[in-house]
Amino acid sequence: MAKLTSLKSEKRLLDRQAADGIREHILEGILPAGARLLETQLSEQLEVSRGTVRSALAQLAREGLVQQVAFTRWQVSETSPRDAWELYTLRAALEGLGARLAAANAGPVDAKRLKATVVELTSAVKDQRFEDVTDIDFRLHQQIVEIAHHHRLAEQHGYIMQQVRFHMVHSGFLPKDYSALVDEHAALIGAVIDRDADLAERLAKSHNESEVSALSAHTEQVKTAS
Amino acid sequence: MAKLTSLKSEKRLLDRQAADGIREHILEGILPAGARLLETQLSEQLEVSRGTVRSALAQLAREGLVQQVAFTRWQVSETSPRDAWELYTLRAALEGLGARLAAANAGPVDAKRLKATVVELTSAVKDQRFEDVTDIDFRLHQQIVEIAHHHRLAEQHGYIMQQVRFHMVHSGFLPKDYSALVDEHAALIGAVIDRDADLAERLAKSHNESEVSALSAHTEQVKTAS
DNA sequence: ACTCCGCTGATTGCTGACCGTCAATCATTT
DNA sequence: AAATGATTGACGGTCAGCAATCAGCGGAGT
Repeated sequence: MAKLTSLKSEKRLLDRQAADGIREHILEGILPAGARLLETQLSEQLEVSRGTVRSALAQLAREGLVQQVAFTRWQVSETSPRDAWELYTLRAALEGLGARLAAANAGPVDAKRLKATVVELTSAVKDQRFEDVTDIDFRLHQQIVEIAHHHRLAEQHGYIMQQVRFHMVHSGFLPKDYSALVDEHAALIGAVIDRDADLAERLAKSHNESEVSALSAHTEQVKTAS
Repeated sequence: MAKLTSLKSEKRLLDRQAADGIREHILEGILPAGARLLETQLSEQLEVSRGTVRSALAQLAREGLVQQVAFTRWQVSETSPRDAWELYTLRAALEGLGARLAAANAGPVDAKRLKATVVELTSAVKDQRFEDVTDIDFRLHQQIVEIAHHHRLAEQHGYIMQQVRFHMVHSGFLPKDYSALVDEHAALIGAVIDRDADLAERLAKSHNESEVSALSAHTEQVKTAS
């Protein structure tokens, strides 16, 4: 008998679907930071009721993409350098734990998957497909966290990464030194595969630190340019 | 003229108030793990509409205290040893970061506050007021995180601590070695006040590890006893 | 006895209309 | 010009009701 995929997984609740739609727009940058969101307008566009939109917005607020000003308005979150600092410090802590755990229980299948993704990353950098690079980068970190088998960690990490993506889109930040980026990832994955938990944790943290310093340099540059 | 306190600070949105009420019951242990929650019943008891109850339950679900089974039921979350492990590992990572940051920017005012709380803790242990001990313990860790001045960290830490409390209530877990508990906290606070970030981070993590080992010993004991 | 099937009741998911409340803006008054 | 009052636009919450879904039960067939 052929393996059947669960039909149930396809069926998402309507408010989740609405949240997906809005989230998509925010992460694509179509809805800029600080943009006002009107419940009635969204309910018309998405063809759902106002209550459903409210539920979706509440979900997005919890994810940090949207802010609620009571009795007045919903708006897309603003991003400040302070937010970037929060995101990267928190991300470092979470990925440090994730890398440690992943190294502790990485099997041969996991190792193969990780290696394949590193190859993808390397070739994308080589071919200068820079949009793909960030996607693969995100996927690689997500894979590490998955291997940690830690449900709450995965959830929190997902939310943080969403906000990181959001911040990257709105600040126009792109990594500069791609060869260093590949090297860092390769080293991290190597530590995970070698099941060296201490090293994996250290590398995950230092990787984030190098990103945050590059980012702060970038915002500094933008500031002086204006 | 007498000083008037702001009325506004009292005014919480109705769905938040409803969530507070339900959360209280869950954390007090009045609603046991796995207990079913009926929307209509809650709306009658809380004297709010069903929509408001739904909003409150959705919040609690995001906090991890309640689970939603689509089209079927709401129920208080079940807790497993796996959950405990997740909570304590994640808590260790978050508090490690918190302690590091707190040590980096602890001022004399912060130091005074922390010392006062440690004194409270010490005397509560001495007087064997064990319910107070856990409360003060939670407050102490919360204070450290506050000093870190990291909004997202504080939020996540709050949610995790809520779940820790929930798990403690439902597993009947109490710390065993109170003198060691006081010593560990005193050492941690000392490191923060001395602004020794590395030491503070290490102590915060090891403190959590000692708790999780005590906890697993406890659940093991319960298992063999049954 | 066992399995499968469909029915039924119960509960959640979602909608639309409705009203009160609040914040912001504008007009009025002094 | 500043304080006061009125208007407006949007959110917060309620209600009645229908649709979608699921758990459980009992009957038909094997």
